[in-house]
Amino acid sequence: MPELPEVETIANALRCGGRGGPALLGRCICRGCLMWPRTLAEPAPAEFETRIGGQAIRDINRRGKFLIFRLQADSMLVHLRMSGDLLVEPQTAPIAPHHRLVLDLDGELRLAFNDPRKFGRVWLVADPQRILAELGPEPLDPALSANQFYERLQRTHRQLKPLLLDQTFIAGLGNIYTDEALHLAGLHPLHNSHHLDRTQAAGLLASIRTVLEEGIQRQGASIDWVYRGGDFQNYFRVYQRTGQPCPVCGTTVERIVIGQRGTHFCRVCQPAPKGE
DNA sequence: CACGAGACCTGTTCGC
DNA sequence: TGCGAACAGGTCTCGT
Repeated sequence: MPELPEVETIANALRCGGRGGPALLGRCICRGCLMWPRTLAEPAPAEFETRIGGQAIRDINRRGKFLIFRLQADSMLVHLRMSGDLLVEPQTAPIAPHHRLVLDLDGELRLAFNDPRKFGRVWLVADPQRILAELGPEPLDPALSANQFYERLQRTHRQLKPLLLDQTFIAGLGNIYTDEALHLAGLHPLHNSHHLDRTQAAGLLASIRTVLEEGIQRQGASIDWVYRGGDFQNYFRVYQRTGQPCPVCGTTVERIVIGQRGTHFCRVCQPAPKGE
């Protein structure tokens, strides 16, 4: 799914205008209509449709991979998972095949949640913290220090790849940016988090920040058939570059499976930890 | 606690 | 050309 940079790009576009759409701040949600009921995590569809009507959009933000719409009385949280997207279109447009939820806005506009794979979820809640409470720190938050990050790595004995994908450890990384960050940091994806020293931990945090900021600057990545406007996919170091040369040393990039996720790395830049 | 497999879904691409 | 298998940016739950 979209990862932190893609979600950030979408939040910015909806808040301030962009990606060809207008800003949504201040607009009122007149009506909600659900096409695929399981899209709604809570409340029940009937309550959702009555409760969201008439609420104005006060702000649009991101936390981890969640989009947060602060409304008058409630917050609407959207998780795009693997294939979700949010589109702003005229109310006169036909309902596209993969639209799962549409919100009619004032100004004859429509906010549509489009999600071919139906993994995405939407919540309408009074207190967003109840849903977001388990998320780990924001990687780009300056309050997250290298020392704190080192301590968090020390607290567990897990392989780096699945650990970085764990949203309770750090919020916002997905398969792309995890592979990219580990390559930039020169760390093998199977490296045990407990065995990193302080220098390696600081380097990993810095690498995570570098690849996320690059992703945001390039408006995210557009891969497969899902075009989202960004072009970070043209700057991948290892992700989806199996068999191609490592941009640093020229060694062939390899693909292995860790935790059922395709994992791309360079065996020279990211040497296997001792004992593996 | 750490890890692996299966589930939830549809669409595209790959290999024979 | 056709068909099944593998694969896809995520997360949850269960079993070991």
